[in-house]
Amino acid sequence: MPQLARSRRKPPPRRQPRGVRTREAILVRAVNLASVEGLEGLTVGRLAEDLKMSKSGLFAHFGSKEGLQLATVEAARQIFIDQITLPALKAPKGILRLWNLIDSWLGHVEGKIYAGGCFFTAASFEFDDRRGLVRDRIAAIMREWMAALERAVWEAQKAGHIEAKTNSTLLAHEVQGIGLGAHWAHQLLDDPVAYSRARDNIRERLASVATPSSPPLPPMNAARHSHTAKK
Amino acid sequence: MPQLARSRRKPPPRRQPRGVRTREAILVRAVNLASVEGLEGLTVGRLAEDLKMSKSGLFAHFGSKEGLQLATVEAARQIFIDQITLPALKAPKGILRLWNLIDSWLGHVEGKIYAGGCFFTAASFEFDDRRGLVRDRIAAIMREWMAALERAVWEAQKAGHIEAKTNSTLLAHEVQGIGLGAHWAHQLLDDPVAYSRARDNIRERLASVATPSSPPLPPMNAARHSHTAKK
DNA sequence: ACTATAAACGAACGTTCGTGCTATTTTTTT
DNA sequence: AAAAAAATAGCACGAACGTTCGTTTATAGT
Repeated sequence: MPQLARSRRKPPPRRQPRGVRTREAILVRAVNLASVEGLEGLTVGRLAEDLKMSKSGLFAHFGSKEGLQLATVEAARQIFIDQITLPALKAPKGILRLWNLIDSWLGHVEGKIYAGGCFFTAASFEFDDRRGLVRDRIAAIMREWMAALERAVWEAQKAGHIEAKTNSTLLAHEVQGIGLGAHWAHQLLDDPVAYSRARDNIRERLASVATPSSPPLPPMNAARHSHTAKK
Repeated sequence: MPQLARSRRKPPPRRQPRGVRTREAILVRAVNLASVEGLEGLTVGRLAEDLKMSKSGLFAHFGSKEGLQLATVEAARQIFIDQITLPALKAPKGILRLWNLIDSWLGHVEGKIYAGGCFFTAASFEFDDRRGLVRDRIAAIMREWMAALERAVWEAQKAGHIEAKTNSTLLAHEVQGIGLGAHWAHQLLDDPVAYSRARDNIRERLASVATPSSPPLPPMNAARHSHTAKK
């Protein structure tokens, strides 16, 4: 049965149904819009206008504003995983993977993949004192992220790259904090060296807890010392 | 002229005119509300209802929503200075004053003076990718704060408490970042030890750059290890 | 080709938003 | 106590909010 074999190797190229396609297009735009205006400032009317759709047609995909927000958070999570977490995990377990995690997060925000900084950083501080499904989901995703960081520290210790006596939870939170500070300084204070400073800071900190057998961290990337002001 | 002399020593106790009193009452409530709902979520109607006033009566004090936001930011700045900056400056120049600055900031957020964490932290991330007078004012106030931190580091170096070779800007940003991380972990992740961990972290970091002649930092305050969950 | 279903539309709902007006009440000054 | 000034209330507006409805258009299965 050659035909069946051929169709197995090349599965039906039937593109996805229309609904899924527009839904995805909506969410791409929604993630970007929300990173600037916030998840609450993301309004159905504005989004529909941007996409040249009717409010009702768009709305029907999500059933409620909360549904739209939840779907947007989920889409942002996928982007975050695809562009930050997974690429960083390509490095072998150890201090380099830890470095890659935080470095690719900084690169992600720095590279202005979204118009308004990191989606989850903005969402974190927008929903940190509310309650409901949206906040819970954001918090859960950020716990995933922190767990990945802590795990990377722990693996680096197990690989003998970082001293065993180092408090891994504390180090993970410190690194995360420095990243948040860089986002803050860049985004609010228009500090052009915020990210390179954060990288220097983290490199220095990791070096101070690294063992002699640890591989060296990548050197400072001069190209990243962007002195371009924000606007 | 004993009468004049007496009136000099005891200036007229005439209480402030009604307008400024209600204006102040409005702003007290506004700062609290905005720390939870955000400066944009702070609406005239909601605020008036809370204070049992008419929308228009309240509105007349500020002329516009932006006026209300700017006044709220200014009120929050005054609280920030009174409750954080000024008390910390009572310590003599040096590493203790630096510690006091960051410690009283952490205590401020931790102590839930506002319902929703630190006003300026929330405002920072809400307005960091907008433009206008409100954003500019928030950024300016946060630059004041960072300048105070950097100055404290520098003074501590001049006092011989911190090694001269230490990069003061970098250290100030690191400390600020750790504080932001603690706010984030506590407020979003409901991490009950976020603040005590941040204190440990900062204490350790300062110790690592302190000279032998530096006075010791205050020991860990057990009472602050609150394990009370958020809700 | 016909039909069942899915997707998008247009209009309207009630609410709340910020913001003007014009009275009316309250406070301050004379 | 009267007059002037300041502060607040009442009402209305246009716009935008999230949401629902019935209808029309596009797609998919037979």
